[in-house]
Amino acid sequence: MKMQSKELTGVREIARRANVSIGTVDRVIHNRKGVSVQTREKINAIIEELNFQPNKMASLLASKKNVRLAVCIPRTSTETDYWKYPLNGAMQAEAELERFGVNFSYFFYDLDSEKSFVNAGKLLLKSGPDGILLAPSFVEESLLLMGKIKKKGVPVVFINADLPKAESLSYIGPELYQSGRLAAQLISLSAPPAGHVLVVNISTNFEEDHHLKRKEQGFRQFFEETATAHEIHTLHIGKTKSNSVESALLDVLTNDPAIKAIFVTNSRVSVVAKILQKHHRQIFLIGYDFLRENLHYLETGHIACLICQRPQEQGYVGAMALYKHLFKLGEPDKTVYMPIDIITRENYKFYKS
Amino acid sequence: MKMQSKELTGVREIARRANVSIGTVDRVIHNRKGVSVQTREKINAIIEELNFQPNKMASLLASKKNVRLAVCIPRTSTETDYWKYPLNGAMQAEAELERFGVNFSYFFYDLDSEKSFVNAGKLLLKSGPDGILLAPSFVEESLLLMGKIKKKGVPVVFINADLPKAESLSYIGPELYQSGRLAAQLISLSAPPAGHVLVVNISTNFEEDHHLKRKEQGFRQFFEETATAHEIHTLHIGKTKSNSVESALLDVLTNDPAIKAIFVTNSRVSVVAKILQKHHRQIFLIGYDFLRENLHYLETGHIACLICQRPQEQGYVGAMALYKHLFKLGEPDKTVYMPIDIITRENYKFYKS
DNA sequence: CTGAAAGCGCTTACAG
DNA sequence: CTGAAAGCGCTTACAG
Repeated sequence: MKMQSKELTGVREIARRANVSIGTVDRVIHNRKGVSVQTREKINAIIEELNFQPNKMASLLASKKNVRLAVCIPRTSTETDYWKYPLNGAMQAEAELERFGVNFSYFFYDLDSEKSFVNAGKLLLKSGPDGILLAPSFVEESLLLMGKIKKKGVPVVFINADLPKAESLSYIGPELYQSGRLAAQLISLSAPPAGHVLVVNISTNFEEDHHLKRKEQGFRQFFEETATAHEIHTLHIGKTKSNSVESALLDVLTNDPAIKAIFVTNSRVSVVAKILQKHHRQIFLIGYDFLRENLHYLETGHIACLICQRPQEQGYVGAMALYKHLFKLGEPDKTVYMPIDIITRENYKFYKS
Repeated sequence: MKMQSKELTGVREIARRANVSIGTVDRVIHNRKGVSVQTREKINAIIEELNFQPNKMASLLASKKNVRLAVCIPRTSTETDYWKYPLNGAMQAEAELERFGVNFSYFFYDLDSEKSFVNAGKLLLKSGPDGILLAPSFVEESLLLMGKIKKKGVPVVFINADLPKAESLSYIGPELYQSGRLAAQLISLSAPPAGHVLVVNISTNFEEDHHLKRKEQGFRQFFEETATAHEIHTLHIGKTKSNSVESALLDVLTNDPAIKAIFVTNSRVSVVAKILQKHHRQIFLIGYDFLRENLHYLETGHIACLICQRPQEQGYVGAMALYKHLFKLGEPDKTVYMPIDIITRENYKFYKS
């Protein structure tokens, strides 16, 4: 490690060249007012010429800026531990950013309660954050919240689901249609050519329904384009309890024994796997998400593969995008689609969600 | 953004409590000598008690430390653009770390020339780096180089291939055996049950041969364990020219028309795809790496899927590991295996290698 | 073995 | 509109 050569650089050098004090240079750099147009232009010219980049570390140190990020996502529930991954990602960012004066607060809500979402939003607003990482699980409530946030001018990054109507800094998450197409391709590669295919949507939540249908669209579109002979059924199950699913599923499978592949459009695929296992059905099963339950059936072979869109990375990248924006280190893309990963028994051990 | 509350903290507070100067505190923090055991212990106790974490930004600023990282990897060749990805990853790290006083130098060598590797190593050593990111493509030459590096006590991170005999800070790259298993699983899921399988190793390089064989081991082991009936042939091609490959491949395919799937054990899979396309063969083809040529045949359907181990991330993570080590921000794991990604026509557009 | 002072490259009041 | 000074939390010579 060697020391830097010692020439005049930075604000000091700019000040010298412009014949002003470093205070004035600072004002120009940060576009603060109270500088004559003349000097401002002169200084800006020098900044251009020197291709000056302020030393972020020094400015952070001097300003003692403390940035507060609010993370608002669903609570990890007993039903699914999906949300622990985005949380982990955010906490990983927290650990890295602590030393740069970034503090995180967390606001959790229940996925089955709009009220809890509204409440979390209230607390979040009251905490007065400088940036917000939000999973907008309820559309109406989220739009209301975004209206209030907008007045304060606080930047928001969405993860997991987008809200195109709202003005966000960025959306970081899946592109649903394409992941449905991928599921279809995997089935088309692996399932017997003449077999029928069953799409299973398991959801009690209106918003989620909407997402599942988007995946199903991609799924069906793939088969239409490739003109393979698969007949596709859809089964909607509005209850998530295991035995409700069981009877509905068995009905369909009994009615059409030609069904050779099942696509479960969300992370509930382990429920279906359990039923197939119980009834010794050999069916190519594919679903979503790197969850403990799902991995179990991946291991036993009842789930052939899982599609996963890096929930942890969503949390991490989302938090980092806010940090970079607030510290003027760079602007994120408006939309960042996560890679669509395929997880099987032979690669899940190396996967880092 | 709000200002931090103003209490005495940091070295100043420790000095006050220990009744010493901050200079002495600094000596203890960095384990420099010239401090009596007494005061050292006293200060350490206070550091413990306060759970003191030095402000990295301040220390970076004050020390004006400039860290120089050397990146030594193969040149991107006309034959394959694989190495542009690790390079991109390193350059991404470079962009992020510039502001923290980290400088990168690059040393490229030719994959078909041990001499160029040795030469790159010499230049690297002469440049006197503080950390080294190395792709140790030639084992003997790499061991020699590591011997010299060791004397200087400079930390090295390997990417792409490990060199277990050498002492490195970390290895970041693929686990070959498991990726072979995954290839086998994908074939076993998709190819006709009774079909034969062909493994194609295309390589002119002794070291690479070794790696390809490791993949083949995993590949064969999978089939042995799952006891499927596939008969497996292996074709070694010691030349990489397209027409050498063509005649050898066609021979095998003509001799055994039952071959329904081909596993190319490296990124040369596009060469095979081209031949299959030319001769209108419908064979399930799988290979390695997110390269332009390969993506072309993925798009046309002649390659079913590609296995990819995030070369860009290897470069990025490797460089960041060195940075974190040198700035005492954390130690990397000794071995970091990359996820084994599956790329198909339906997900490659969202892939970020 | 230890301390006092200067300085890293910025920002922040405060004074004019 | 502008400048001079103090300070962010460390590190680095230098003096003793």
